[in-house]
Amino acid sequence: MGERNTVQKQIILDTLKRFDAHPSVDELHAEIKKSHPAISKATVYRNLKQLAEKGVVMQIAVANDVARYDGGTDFHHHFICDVCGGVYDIDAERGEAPADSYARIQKKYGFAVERSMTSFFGMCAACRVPLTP
Amino acid sequence: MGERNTVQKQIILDTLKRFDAHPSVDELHAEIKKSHPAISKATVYRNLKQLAEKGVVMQIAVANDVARYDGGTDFHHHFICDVCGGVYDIDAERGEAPADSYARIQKKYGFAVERSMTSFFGMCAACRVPLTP
DNA sequence: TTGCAATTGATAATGAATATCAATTAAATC
DNA sequence: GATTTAATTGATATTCATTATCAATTGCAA
Repeated sequence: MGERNTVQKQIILDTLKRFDAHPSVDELHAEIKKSHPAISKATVYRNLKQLAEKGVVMQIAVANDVARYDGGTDFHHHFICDVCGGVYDIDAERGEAPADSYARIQKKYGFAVERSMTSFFGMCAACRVPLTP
Repeated sequence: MGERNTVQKQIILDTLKRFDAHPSVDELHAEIKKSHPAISKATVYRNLKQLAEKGVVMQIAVANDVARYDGGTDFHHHFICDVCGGVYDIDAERGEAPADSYARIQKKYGFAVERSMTSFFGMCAACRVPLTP
C-alpha cells in the first residue's frame, strides 16, 4: 500500500498553510491542539517530515535554531532576523531566473541542481530602533 | 579583560581553514586530535561558536544534519548534495552583486540586510550515475 | 610574579528529533 | 457491508548534538 490520507495529516497541512510566519514543530503543535487536543507531537513530526520529502512543504534550517516549516511551495527567499530570529518571506524578483545559475553550476562543477534557496540576514523592521522624534 | 588567544583556538582555526570540505564539529575534533590528543570536544564547540560570532568562520545550517563550519569568509554560495549530504563551495558569479538585492529588500520590507547566503540543492558529480559505456 | 578573569577538560544536563510498540484506522479486496 | 492488511497514531523511551557546570589551568595586564 502507499501513503494514506489521515485527518491528522490534513489538519497539519491546513494549519501550516494558514500561518503567515514559519512555525517550529512546537508552535504548530500548540496551534493544532486548540482544535484537536488529542494530537501527538510525534504525529506532527512524522507528517511534516513526510510532507517535506514529497515537496509539499519546505523545511527551513536556521543556524542555532530548531527546524522551521514553510507551507509555501512557490520560489521565494527568506529573511532571518539576527535579533529576534524571525523568518520572513521575501518575494523573488522577476529576472532573477534561477535556471541560468543552475546551468552555470552544472557546466562548471558537474552538479545537477534541482532547487535553490537564498537566505538574507540582518535586522527586521520590528527590531530596528525607531528614530528619535 | 577581553578574549584571549589560546593554543587551542589557533589550532581549531588553522585546522578548519585547511579543510577543503565543511566539517562537522566531530570531524574537526577528530582531525585535531591526531596532533593534539588532549583537546576536548567542548573546547571545539566553544571556540567555533565564538569565531562564528566574530564573523571569522561561518556556520552552515543544513536541514536534517548537524551544524557544519566554513573557514572561508569571502562571499560565496554552497551546493548541498541530496544523496551524500556533502557541502561544496560555489563561486559567486561576477555581476550577482548582492548590494542590489539588499537595497531592494530594504526599500520593500524595511529590513536592514547585512549578508546573504544561497544554497543550491541537487546531486553532486560523485553521486551521479556514470553513463553506460 | 602576582592577580584575576577567561579558558580548558571532563562530565552532567538539556532538549530536539527519532525509535519503539500496542492499538487504531484507511483503503483495497472480497 | 465485512474482511484483511499495512500504514498511522498516541504515548513513551531513547538517541545524540549541543550546552551548562565546575574545579583546575593559563593568558595577559599591571
